[in-house]
Amino acid sequence: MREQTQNAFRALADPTRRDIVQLLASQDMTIAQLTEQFDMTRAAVKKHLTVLSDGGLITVEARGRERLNRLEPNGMGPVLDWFSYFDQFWDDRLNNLKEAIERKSK
Amino acid sequence: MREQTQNAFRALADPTRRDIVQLLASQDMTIAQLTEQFDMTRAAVKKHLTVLSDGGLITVEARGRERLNRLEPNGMGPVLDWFSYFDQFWDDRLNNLKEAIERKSK
DNA sequence: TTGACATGATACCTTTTGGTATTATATTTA
DNA sequence: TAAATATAATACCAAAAGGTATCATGTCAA
Repeated sequence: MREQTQNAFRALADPTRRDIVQLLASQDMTIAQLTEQFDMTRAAVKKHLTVLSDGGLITVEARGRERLNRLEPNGMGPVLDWFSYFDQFWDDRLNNLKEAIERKSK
Repeated sequence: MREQTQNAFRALADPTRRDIVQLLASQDMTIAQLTEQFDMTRAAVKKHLTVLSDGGLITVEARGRERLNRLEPNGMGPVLDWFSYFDQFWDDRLNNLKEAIERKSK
Protein backbone atom coordinates (compact mmCIF):
# COMPACT_ATOMS: atom_id res chain seq x y z
CA MET A 1 0.00 0.00 0.00
CA ARG A 2 3.12 2.16 0.02
CA GLU A 3 2.65 2.51 -3.72
CA GLN A 4 -0.84 3.93 -3.29
CA THR A 5 0.46 6.63 -0.98
CA GLN A 6 3.12 7.62 -3.49
CA ASN A 7 0.64 7.65 -6.39
CA ALA A 8 -1.79 9.80 -4.42
CA PHE A 9 0.86 12.34 -3.43
CA ARG A 10 2.14 12.41 -6.96
CA ALA A 11 -1.38 12.99 -8.29
CA LEU A 12 -1.81 15.99 -6.02
CA ALA A 13 1.50 17.55 -7.01
CA ASP A 14 0.14 19.11 -10.20
CA PRO A 15 -2.02 22.26 -9.99
CA THR A 16 -4.25 21.20 -12.88
CA ARG A 17 -4.98 17.92 -11.14
CA ARG A 18 -5.77 19.66 -7.88
CA ASP A 19 -8.17 21.89 -9.80
CA ILE A 20 -9.79 18.82 -11.33
CA VAL A 21 -10.26 17.37 -7.86
CA GLN A 22 -11.96 20.56 -6.76
CA LEU A 23 -14.22 20.58 -9.80
CA LEU A 24 -15.21 16.96 -9.24
CA ALA A 25 -15.98 17.75 -5.63
CA SER A 26 -18.98 19.77 -6.78
CA GLN A 27 -20.19 17.34 -9.41
CA ASP A 28 -19.22 14.35 -11.54
CA MET A 29 -17.97 15.39 -14.96
CA THR A 30 -17.01 13.92 -18.33
CA ILE A 31 -13.65 14.60 -19.93
CA ALA A 32 -15.31 17.00 -22.36
CA GLN A 33 -16.86 18.99 -19.51
CA LEU A 34 -13.57 19.13 -17.66
CA THR A 35 -11.66 20.15 -20.76
CA GLU A 36 -13.88 23.22 -21.09
CA GLN A 37 -12.44 24.45 -17.81
CA PHE A 38 -8.81 24.33 -18.91
CA ASP A 39 -6.62 25.72 -21.62
CA MET A 40 -5.38 22.39 -22.89
CA THR A 41 -6.43 19.52 -25.13
CA ARG A 42 -8.72 16.69 -24.14
CA ALA A 43 -5.78 14.31 -24.43
CA ALA A 44 -3.88 16.28 -21.80
CA VAL A 45 -6.86 16.27 -19.47
CA LYS A 46 -7.24 12.54 -20.06
CA LYS A 47 -3.64 12.01 -18.95
CA HIS A 48 -4.29 13.94 -15.76
CA LEU A 49 -7.36 11.83 -15.11
CA THR A 50 -5.28 8.68 -15.55
CA VAL A 51 -2.81 9.92 -12.95
CA LEU A 52 -5.65 10.78 -10.59
CA SER A 53 -7.12 7.32 -11.14
CA ASP A 54 -3.74 5.69 -10.47
CA GLY A 55 -3.64 7.64 -7.25
CA GLY A 56 -7.02 6.26 -6.26
CA LEU A 57 -8.52 9.75 -6.09
CA ILE A 58 -11.16 9.25 -8.77
CA THR A 59 -13.19 6.46 -10.33
CA VAL A 60 -14.71 6.30 -13.78
CA GLU A 61 -18.17 5.07 -14.63
CA ALA A 62 -19.02 4.28 -18.23
CA ARG A 63 -22.39 5.68 -19.26
CA GLY A 64 -23.01 4.93 -22.89
CA ARG A 65 -20.31 6.62 -24.90
CA GLU A 66 -19.55 8.95 -22.05
CA ARG A 67 -17.41 8.31 -19.03
CA LEU A 68 -18.32 10.00 -15.84
CA ASN A 69 -15.36 10.91 -13.65
CA ARG A 70 -16.16 10.84 -9.98
CA LEU A 71 -14.22 11.75 -6.88
CA GLU A 72 -13.42 8.73 -4.73
CA PRO A 73 -14.45 9.60 -1.15
CA ASN A 74 -11.80 7.40 0.43
CA GLY A 75 -9.10 8.38 -2.02
CA MET A 76 -7.40 10.84 0.28
CA GLY A 77 -7.09 8.18 2.95
CA PRO A 78 -3.42 7.27 2.42
CA VAL A 79 -2.49 10.95 2.24
CA LEU A 80 -4.30 11.89 5.42
CA ASP A 81 -2.87 8.81 7.09
CA TRP A 82 0.59 10.05 6.25
CA PHE A 83 -0.16 13.45 7.75
CA SER A 84 -1.52 11.87 10.91
CA TYR A 85 1.98 10.55 11.52
CA PHE A 86 3.11 13.99 12.68
CA ASP A 87 0.95 14.30 15.71
CA GLN A 88 3.45 16.26 17.72
CA PHE A 89 3.91 18.76 14.93
CA TRP A 90 0.58 19.11 13.26
CA ASP A 91 -1.87 18.53 16.04
CA ASP A 92 -2.52 22.23 16.39
CA ARG A 93 -3.13 22.61 12.70
CA LEU A 94 -5.44 19.64 12.59
CA ASN A 95 -7.29 20.91 15.60
CA ASN A 96 -7.83 24.22 13.90
CA LEU A 97 -9.20 22.36 10.92
CA LYS A 98 -11.39 20.30 13.21
CA GLU A 99 -12.77 23.40 14.86
CA ALA A 100 -13.48 25.03 11.52
CA ILE A 101 -15.45 21.98 10.50
CA GLU A 102 -17.38 21.89 13.75
CA ARG A 103 -18.21 25.54 13.39
CA LYS A 104 -19.68 24.93 9.97
CA SER A 105 -21.70 21.91 10.99
CA LYS A 106 -23.54 23.91 13.62
CA MET B 1 0.46 32.63 -1.78
CA ARG B 2 -0.78 30.28 -4.50
CA GLU B 3 2.87 29.62 -5.26
CA GLN B 4 3.55 28.46 -1.73
CA THR B 5 0.79 25.87 -1.97
CA GLN B 6 2.19 24.53 -5.20
CA ASN B 7 5.74 24.42 -3.84
CA ALA B 8 4.58 22.57 -0.73
CA PHE B 9 2.61 19.97 -2.68
CA ARG B 10 5.50 19.56 -5.04
CA ALA B 11 7.89 19.06 -2.14
CA LEU B 12 5.73 16.28 -0.73
CA ALA B 13 5.44 14.45 -4.03
CA ASP B 14 8.81 12.74 -3.70
CA PRO B 15 9.16 9.74 -1.34
CA THR B 16 12.69 10.68 -0.29
CA ARG B 17 11.50 14.12 0.71
CA ARG B 18 8.60 12.70 2.70
CA ASP B 19 11.10 10.45 4.47
CA ILE B 20 13.26 13.48 5.22
CA VAL B 21 10.25 15.23 6.71
CA GLN B 22 9.60 12.23 8.94
CA LEU B 23 13.23 12.10 10.03
CA LEU B 24 13.26 15.80 10.86
CA ALA B 25 10.08 15.35 12.85
CA SER B 26 12.04 13.39 15.43
CA GLN B 27 15.10 15.66 15.50
CA ASP B 28 16.94 18.39 13.64
CA MET B 29 19.67 17.02 11.41
CA THR B 30 22.60 18.14 9.27
CA ILE B 31 22.91 17.16 5.64
CA ALA B 32 25.61 14.67 6.56
CA GLN B 33 23.35 13.00 9.10
CA LEU B 34 20.46 12.85 6.66
CA THR B 35 22.67 11.47 3.90
CA GLU B 36 23.57 8.51 6.13
CA GLN B 37 19.92 7.48 5.97
CA PHE B 38 19.72 7.32 2.18
CA ASP B 39 21.44 5.59 -0.68
CA MET B 40 22.41 8.72 -2.55
CA THR B 41 25.04 11.44 -2.55
CA ARG B 42 25.07 14.47 -0.32
CA ALA B 43 24.46 16.66 -3.35
CA ALA B 44 21.24 14.81 -4.07
CA VAL B 45 20.06 15.19 -0.48
CA LYS B 46 20.96 18.86 -0.64
CA LYS B 47 18.71 19.27 -3.68
CA HIS B 48 15.83 17.66 -1.84
CA LEU B 49 16.40 19.99 1.09
CA THR B 50 16.29 22.97 -1.25
CA VAL B 51 12.93 21.80 -2.60
CA LEU B 52 11.64 21.30 0.93
CA SER B 53 12.86 24.77 1.84
CA ASP B 54 11.19 26.27 -1.24
CA GLY B 55 8.01 24.59 -0.10
CA GLY B 56 8.32 26.22 3.30
CA LEU B 57 8.47 22.86 5.03
CA ILE B 58 11.90 23.28 6.60
CA THR B 59 14.23 26.03 7.74
CA VAL B 60 18.00 25.96 8.01
CA GLU B 61 20.03 27.30 10.89
CA ALA B 62 23.76 27.85 10.42
CA ARG B 63 25.79 26.53 13.33
CA GLY B 64 29.48 27.00 12.69
CA ARG B 65 30.38 25.01 9.62
CA GLU B 66 27.25 22.90 10.02
CA ARG B 67 23.73 23.67 8.96
CA LEU B 68 20.92 22.31 11.01
CA ASN B 69 17.82 21.45 9.03
CA ARG B 70 14.64 21.85 11.00
CA LEU B 71 11.00 21.11 10.31
CA GLU B 72 8.90 24.26 10.01
CA PRO B 73 5.84 23.75 12.25
CA ASN B 74 3.57 25.91 10.12
CA GLY B 75 4.90 24.59 6.84
CA MET B 76 2.01 22.23 6.19
CA GLY B 77 -0.44 25.07 6.58
CA PRO B 78 -1.13 25.73 2.89
CA VAL B 79 -1.50 22.02 2.24
CA LEU B 80 -3.94 21.44 5.08
CA ASP B 81 -5.80 24.57 4.03
CA TRP B 82 -6.25 23.08 0.61
CA PHE B 83 -7.63 19.88 2.07
CA SER B 84 -10.05 21.78 4.24
CA TYR B 85 -11.72 22.97 1.05
CA PHE B 86 -13.39 19.60 0.63
CA ASP B 87 -15.58 19.67 3.66
CA GLN B 88 -18.42 17.73 2.13
CA PHE B 89 -16.11 14.98 0.96
CA TRP B 90 -13.42 14.67 3.55
CA ASP B 91 -15.19 15.64 6.72
CA ASP B 92 -15.53 12.04 7.76
CA ARG B 93 -11.86 11.38 7.17
CA LEU B 94 -10.80 14.50 9.00
CA ASN B 95 -13.13 13.69 11.84
CA ASN B 96 -11.57 10.27 12.17
CA LEU B 97 -8.18 11.92 12.33
CA LYS B 98 -9.51 14.39 14.87
CA GLU B 99 -10.86 11.60 17.03
CA ALA B 100 -7.61 9.70 16.89
CA ILE B 101 -5.81 12.78 18.10
CA GLU B 102 -8.30 13.35 20.88
CA ARG B 103 -7.99 9.76 21.97
CA LYS B 104 -4.25 10.15 22.29
CA SER B 105 -4.42 13.39 24.21
CA LYS B 106 -6.51 11.80 26.96
C1' DT C 1 48.75 28.56 8.96
C1' DT C 2 47.61 24.36 7.15
C1' DG C 3 44.89 20.53 6.69
C1' DA C 4 40.61 18.30 7.51
C1' DC C 5 35.75 18.76 7.54
C1' DA C 6 30.93 20.35 6.31
C1' DT C 7 28.60 22.38 3.05
C1' DG C 8 27.50 25.06 -1.41
C1' DA C 9 27.42 25.45 -6.47
C1' DT C 10 27.70 24.00 -11.02
C1' DA C 11 27.84 21.22 -15.15
C1' DC C 12 26.14 17.26 -16.98
C1' DC C 13 23.23 13.03 -17.80
C1' DT C 14 18.99 10.11 -17.95
C1' DT C 15 14.22 9.53 -16.95
C1' DT C 16 9.80 11.41 -16.08
C1' DT C 17 6.35 14.69 -16.90
C1' DG C 18 3.07 17.60 -19.20
C1' DG C 19 1.70 18.71 -23.41
C1' DT C 20 0.26 18.24 -28.69
C1' DA C 21 -1.11 15.89 -32.89
C1' DT C 22 -2.92 12.09 -34.92
C1' DT C 23 -5.30 7.89 -35.45
C1' DA C 24 -8.51 4.33 -33.74
C1' DT C 25 -12.70 2.60 -31.40
C1' DA C 26 -17.26 2.59 -29.58
C1' DT C 27 -21.92 4.64 -29.23
C1' DT C 28 -25.69 7.56 -30.69
C1' DT C 29 -28.74 9.39 -33.93
C1' DA C 30 -30.55 11.06 -38.39
C1' DT D 1 -26.25 2.39 -42.41
C1' DA D 2 -23.70 6.62 -42.19
C1' DA D 3 -22.36 10.59 -39.92
C1' DA D 4 -21.55 12.73 -35.68
C1' DT D 5 -20.07 12.32 -30.98
C1' DA D 6 -17.20 10.88 -26.91
C1' DT D 7 -13.44 8.84 -25.69
C1' DA D 8 -8.99 5.87 -26.03
C1' DA D 9 -4.33 5.14 -27.57
C1' DT D 10 -0.08 6.13 -29.51
C1' DA D 11 3.96 8.60 -31.13
C1' DC D 12 6.41 12.45 -30.43
C1' DC D 13 8.53 16.71 -28.16
C1' DA D 14 10.38 20.15 -24.75
C1' DA D 15 11.03 20.98 -20.13
C1' DA D 16 11.52 19.55 -15.45
C1' DA D 17 13.17 16.22 -12.05
C1' DG D 18 16.35 13.31 -9.76
C1' DG D 19 20.73 11.90 -9.70
C1' DT D 20 26.23 12.01 -10.06
C1' DA D 21 30.80 14.06 -10.31
C1' DT D 22 33.51 17.83 -9.57
C1' DC D 23 35.10 22.01 -7.83
C1' DA D 24 34.67 26.08 -4.63
C1' DT D 25 34.01 28.08 -0.07
C1' DG D 26 33.89 28.61 4.79
C1' DT D 27 35.10 26.86 9.48
C1' DC D 28 37.41 24.21 12.98
C1' DA D 29 41.56 22.29 15.08
C1' DA D 30 46.39 20.95 15.52
